[in-house]
Amino acid sequence: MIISTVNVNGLRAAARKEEGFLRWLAATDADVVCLQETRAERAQLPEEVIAPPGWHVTLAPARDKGRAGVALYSRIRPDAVRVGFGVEEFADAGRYVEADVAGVTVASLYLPSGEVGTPRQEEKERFMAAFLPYLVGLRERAGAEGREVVVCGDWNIAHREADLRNWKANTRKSGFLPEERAWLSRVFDEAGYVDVVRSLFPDSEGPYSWWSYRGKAFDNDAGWRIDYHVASPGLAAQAKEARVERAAEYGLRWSDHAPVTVHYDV
Amino acid sequence: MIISTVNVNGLRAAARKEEGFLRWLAATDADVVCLQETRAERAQLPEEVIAPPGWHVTLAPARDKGRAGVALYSRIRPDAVRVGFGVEEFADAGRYVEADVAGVTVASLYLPSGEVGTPRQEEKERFMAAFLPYLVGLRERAGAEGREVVVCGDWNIAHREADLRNWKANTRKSGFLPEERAWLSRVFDEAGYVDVVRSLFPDSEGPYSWWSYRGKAFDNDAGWRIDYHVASPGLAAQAKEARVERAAEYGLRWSDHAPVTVHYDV
DNA sequence: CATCGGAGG
DNA sequence: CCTCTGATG
Repeated sequence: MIISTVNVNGLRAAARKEEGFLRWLAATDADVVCLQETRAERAQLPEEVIAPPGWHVTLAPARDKGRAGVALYSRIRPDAVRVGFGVEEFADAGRYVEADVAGVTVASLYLPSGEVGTPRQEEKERFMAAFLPYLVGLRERAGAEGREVVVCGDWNIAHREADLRNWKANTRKSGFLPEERAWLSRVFDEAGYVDVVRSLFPDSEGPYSWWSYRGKAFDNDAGWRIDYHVASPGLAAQAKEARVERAAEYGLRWSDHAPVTVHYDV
Repeated sequence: MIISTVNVNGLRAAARKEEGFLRWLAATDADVVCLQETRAERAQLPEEVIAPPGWHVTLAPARDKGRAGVALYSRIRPDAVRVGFGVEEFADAGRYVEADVAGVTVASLYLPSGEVGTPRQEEKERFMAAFLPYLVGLRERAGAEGREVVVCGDWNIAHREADLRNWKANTRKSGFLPEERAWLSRVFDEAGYVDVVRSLFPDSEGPYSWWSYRGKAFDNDAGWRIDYHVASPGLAAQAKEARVERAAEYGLRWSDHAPVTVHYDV
């Protein structure tokens, strides 16, 4: 099973572009694609996007127009789809959807992005506090049933110094705060998940998956690795290959994030 | 003296376009150009726009960012420039500027656009009520000094049935309300001004100078004549030629209005 | 169906 | 520096 995740920064804009999302979708070898920041309701999207031939599409837009929104594209029909993770505040926030596909639970997560000293950082903290227990329970249920799990998406946290280009300048910035990094450590150490891409690239800088549109961040590869495959150990052990589909090598840039694609031997 | 007037619908956007305002300005034979809806402050505009070689530029932006704004471009240095027409409410509204150029007072007017049943229609009415006395005084002063006057711009009123394509459907719409048309009649009959383009095209439909961006209004020539040269009779008598520079014949469309250009033998 | 501002990122 | 709203036209 090949799974890809990408924050599209507006699905309408991404699909409008000549060498954009639709071209990428037509060319990808992925079986399941997790999207974040779709920023659109079903009615705002063209037919090619909501019903591309060969794909089963699940949209989980946000309550607020033009905000957040996640989606799942699967070549195999999911056995079940669940929106949200049982916490009222984030039930309709367009931040979490999961599907059971061929015995694997695949989730698309868009964790709030935060800004230090603003209510958006508090929202991010509330999300993290609420989501960790859910992840623990998800793993326990999956383990009990012999099912594998992977939570793909934009976690909006770089875990370690190797996960962003200029870590020193960002130690007080949302996305690389000590408490955020510690929280992500708990996802791995306490909840028992594996950072799949890091496990395949243990000694690399990056590979980054997001570059600010500001300045020459992309040209200078001044990026962040904030898009993850966070998998149960059994699934992570089956990951044989991972790549970040950086624009230069995969056609034009149609988002500020690049797809993160992993081949699992399941 | 050749005078042209055009509502640019955002001077930044108009100047950004390849075949846009700057190309048009470089090609025009006009001596004076009146702009409306510049929607920008000086600091937001590039050098080529605020200081094109050979032009003296007067900007009269609005208090509110991104709203209204008028400007005058003149090849001859104006002897004097006056912003506003002495009424407090509209002093900084970016709706009126006049300049004395080679003995002629040329004004750029952007009359509020209004919408029936909203405060914006009331603002339009207040503007009309305040502006008519000013026009009367302007004519009187000019007449006493043997000076000619022309108030160019977007008056946001079609005067007669021949001045818009679908007049029947618009009798209750702002821009063709009986009271607005009557007010414009008073500008001509009481204040003693002449509708220059109509005087040169007495029996034509149009020529229209604005087409909505909505639908196929432009392709179907479903336009309105709301951009006028409103001149003192002495100057109007010298008008020898008028044209609306409709996009198709003058390069690509860079605004929803087209320049209205008149050759005066002065 | 454009332009612009401002929020969000 | 992008993508979205919503006001304005």
